[in-house]
Amino acid sequence: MTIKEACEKYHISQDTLRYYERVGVIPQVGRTAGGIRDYGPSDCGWIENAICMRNAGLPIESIIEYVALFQQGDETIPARLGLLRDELEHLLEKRQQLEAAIHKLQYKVSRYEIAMETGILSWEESDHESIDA
Amino acid sequence: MTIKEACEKYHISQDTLRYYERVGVIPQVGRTAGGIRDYGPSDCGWIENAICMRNAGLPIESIIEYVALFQQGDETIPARLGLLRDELEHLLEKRQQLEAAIHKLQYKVSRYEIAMETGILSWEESDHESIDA
DNA sequence: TATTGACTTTGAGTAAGCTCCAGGTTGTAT
DNA sequence: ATACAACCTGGAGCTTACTCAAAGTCAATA
Repeated sequence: MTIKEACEKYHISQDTLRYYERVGVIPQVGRTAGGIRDYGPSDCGWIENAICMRNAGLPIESIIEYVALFQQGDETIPARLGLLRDELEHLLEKRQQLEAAIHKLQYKVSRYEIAMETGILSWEESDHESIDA
Repeated sequence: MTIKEACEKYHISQDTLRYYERVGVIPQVGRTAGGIRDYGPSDCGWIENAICMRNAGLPIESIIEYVALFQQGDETIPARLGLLRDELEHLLEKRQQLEAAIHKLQYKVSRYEIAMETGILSWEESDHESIDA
């Protein structure tokens, strides 16, 4: 699979794919005799992993660290576990914060919808904007 | 409330508070006669709002836009509703991606834990790293 | 075999979101 | 009245994560 096919498959730019490889977000990709990247199933797996983690906001540095440990073999399994646990913790906290913001937004949207129908913005005590308006 | 007290209350730097005000993430804060910021309950409400939204990863630009609309009065209510709906959409999608990453990480952690006990890493078909090792 | 287009590397440039600094003002404690 | 800390503004600098450009190489086609 060429870089063009890979980047179309994953909706990510060629530059980003090369960048990920360069900095170690994914391991070195296989090449043809001429030196051209040839993405195999394993490479694709790593790309999927990288995209999934990046979409969740995991910093590049953490992914790089994990990949590096992985490539160093089985003696890094405890270190990898530690790293994964830490990142999981971060994501769980992130989820909390995301939920909080979603709740706030849903509440606001619902009240703006009522305001659109009735022409009246009915703020509650808990809503800080009651004070601002 | 001085900027020092405010930044301690919200675990955010003085620079960030001033920056938020300067770019419009929060409205202009009240001042003392001498020109020193004096955060009132309304200012605090806006700060809480900003932090909550930023924690969820909402771009600064969106918050600025909302605050600007808010300050323009009731005729911007439809525009505000539209903006809030859009941002809510983004956050809901974000939540999906976050859930996906959390699931992946939990699965990996659980298998690394087993590996630590048994000394064996038992990969499943669905796990891309089975191919890589 | 010559051209065309996709690929290569290296290094510089960009956008978002802060963060820091210089130089000056305010306010409080002696 | 004089330190001295805490505040102010404006602007430069930093970090993360790409993104682009230049200059050259590879490969398929006429």
